[in-house]
Amino acid sequence: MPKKTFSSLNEEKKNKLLKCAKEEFGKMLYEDVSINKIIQNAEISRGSFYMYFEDKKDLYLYLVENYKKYLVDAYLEILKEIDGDFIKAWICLYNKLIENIPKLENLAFIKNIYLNMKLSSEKIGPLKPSKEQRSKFEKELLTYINRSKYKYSSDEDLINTFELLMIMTNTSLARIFLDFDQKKEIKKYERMVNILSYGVYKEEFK
Amino acid sequence: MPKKTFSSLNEEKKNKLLKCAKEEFGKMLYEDVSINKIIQNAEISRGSFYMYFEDKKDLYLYLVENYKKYLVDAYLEILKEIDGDFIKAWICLYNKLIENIPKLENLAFIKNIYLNMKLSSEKIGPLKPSKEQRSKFEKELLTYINRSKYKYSSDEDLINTFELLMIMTNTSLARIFLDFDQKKEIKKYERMVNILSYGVYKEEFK
DNA sequence: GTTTACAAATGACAGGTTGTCATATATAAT
DNA sequence: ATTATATATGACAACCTGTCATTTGTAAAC
Repeated sequence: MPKKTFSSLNEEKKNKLLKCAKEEFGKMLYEDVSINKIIQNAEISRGSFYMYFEDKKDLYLYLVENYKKYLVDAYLEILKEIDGDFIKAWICLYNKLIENIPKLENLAFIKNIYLNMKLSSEKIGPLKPSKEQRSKFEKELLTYINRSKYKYSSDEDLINTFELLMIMTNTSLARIFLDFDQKKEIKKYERMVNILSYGVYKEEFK
Repeated sequence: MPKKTFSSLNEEKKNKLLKCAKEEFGKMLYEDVSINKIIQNAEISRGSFYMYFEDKKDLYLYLVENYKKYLVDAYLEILKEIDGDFIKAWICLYNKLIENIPKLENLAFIKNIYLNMKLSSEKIGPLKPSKEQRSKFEKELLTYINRSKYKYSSDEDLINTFELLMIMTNTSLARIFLDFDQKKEIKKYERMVNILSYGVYKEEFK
């Protein structure tokens, strides 16, 4: 989390720093970005940077936070629109995100968010809401989901399935950003969601 | 890939370097590991290191490669034993890996493999076999799978479902290594595999 | 056995990085 | 006008990486 010195900065200076940071994080992967370049471009002193942020990770997570929020909002919006089918909502969000790719002005940065994303997303670059946000988000999610459609409707199952879909979506988006064949990848994604929807096994015993 | 100078090194020197490297990669996350520490402990000169490997990534991927191979072999082994149910095979492998955790002497290193793993696993620290290995592995996989059990049995569907299960498994393992409640996490994993197995929706229209 | 060719090891070096801290400069409060 | 507090600065120590001219080792040819 940025230090309070940063929040009390005037908007202009704040935005300049954030813009320069996004530019750098868009140019190369997280590990290769240097704070030096950022402060140089943003024309602030070394000391000031450490007045504002703990370190590189602190800055990066702050930048990613905004995108996370955007996704969360977009997802819930769609979920409401399509009567609480939380699986369809993922497909819609996925398609919307892909549609928007050419329009993004910060494309390079968004792309690298996905390429930096770890499987253990708690550590760095998570799209998963942070723990505090999470329970709030989950609550909201659970009220919008229309449970009548699903075999299993416990809160736990729904949340877990939701998470699985999130991983599937992020993985597929990461691949698209890695210049995989986009059309193929989209087909694959939809096919996989379909398989998750209706199951893999023929018979229902176990 | 290590350079040929490395391969033609005597076993003792080779192993010392690899051991020291694993130690460092076990102590901290990929991005924080320094080549300096490794060569210092392994008592080789800076120049020699760059004679053996391209850079840090080159060394790391080489180390991970071994674990990948182990996993691939273990999976296929299990798959054969349980008559080609490739889903059950994942559950078995998962349980086997968790069982073995306390026995691992290179636990810290394995743990960090999972924590370093990216969603876009092509770039770094992939458990997915590399492209060349892949087709070979996929061929073998497809011959062992008993297709009669599944609704969908095209090669494509099977491979994609396989990949999805791999991501699920790795994610769950990463969480366990992140000190999530192990018992809870195992239950969750099994539940999710079950949901994938039999589907989410009640009715089969679309 | 000596010379020649090639392969491997070395560490100093240039040029980069980060985080800190004493100092200077604002801004607010008395 | 003076004091107190918050913010900005850049030099600094301590690291890092990748390279390269040079030394050392080894094998082949004479």
